Amino acid sequence: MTEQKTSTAWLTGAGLRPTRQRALLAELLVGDGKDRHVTAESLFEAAKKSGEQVSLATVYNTLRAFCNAGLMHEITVDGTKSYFDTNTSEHPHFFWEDTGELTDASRERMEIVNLPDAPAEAEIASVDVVIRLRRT
Amino acid sequence: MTEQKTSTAWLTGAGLRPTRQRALLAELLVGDGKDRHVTAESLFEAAKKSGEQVSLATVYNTLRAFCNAGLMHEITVDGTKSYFDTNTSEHPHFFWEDTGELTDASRERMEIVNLPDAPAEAEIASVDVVIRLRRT
DNA sequence: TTAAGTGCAAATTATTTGCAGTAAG
DNA sequence: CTTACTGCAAATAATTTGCACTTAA
Repeated sequence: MTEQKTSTAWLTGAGLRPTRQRALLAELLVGDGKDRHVTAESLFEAAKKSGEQVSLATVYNTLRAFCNAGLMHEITVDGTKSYFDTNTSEHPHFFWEDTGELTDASRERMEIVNLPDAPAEAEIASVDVVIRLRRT
Repeated sequence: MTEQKTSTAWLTGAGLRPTRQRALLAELLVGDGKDRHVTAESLFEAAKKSGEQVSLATVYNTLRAFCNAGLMHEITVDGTKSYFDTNTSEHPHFFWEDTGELTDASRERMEIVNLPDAPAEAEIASVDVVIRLRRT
């Protein structure tokens, strides 16, 4: 129930109504405090496995709502699907080319030296680093 | 005609048959020696503007063929569409969030320090760096 | 001549949307 | 109560594919 409270607070703290389906998804995403990388489909599967019922459209809409509220970040690596990360700080990712899995590469203290300056009339919104991995 | 020859050599050098439509697309892509970033749609538009006729499906198939032959690189930034780069060396890109335009950020000598090591049983295939720009 | 390439139109895949019904404040 | 949320099913959008036809070698 501590967990229940935490994930509900995660929702309300961002001004989102804690509906039954959002509470479920939030619990699956941040219930244990670990960072998580999901696709709409993978989260939908996890929800189904939990027994509760949510529609796929709602999973999509909810992930989008979480992103808009700043609770998650969308990551583009694959072209065919979107990934969503519960860790909203800027950090590099590993993308496993064979399985399509996305994981954090954040523990190291990576740094980019001589990052190109933003062109005039523009500023850097974010820097995405994706390390593509090939299983050996 | 030097240009014509060059883009044809670009094709044959990779073992691709220089058909009329491929020669046209190759010419649009590498005819002037400059690096280019296109989407299937943008290249299709450019082809139409040139007067010659090519189908959109062929543009898609051709871009895929060029990638498989190692002549171009596919870049994923947007989620909704694929970008193709004639510069196949690893280099960072600017992604203009407002226009969806992709440009090179390669002139600077950027470097990544302390790049996370690849996990065991994996090796790094490539490192993608995308600098997202917001117009000021 | 013959295997590779092309062009439609139909199929796929990921995602969004309209709208009627449901539930949270 | 009343406005946001949910869930379908239909709509979109980018890309791929099946297959008859064409063309480079």
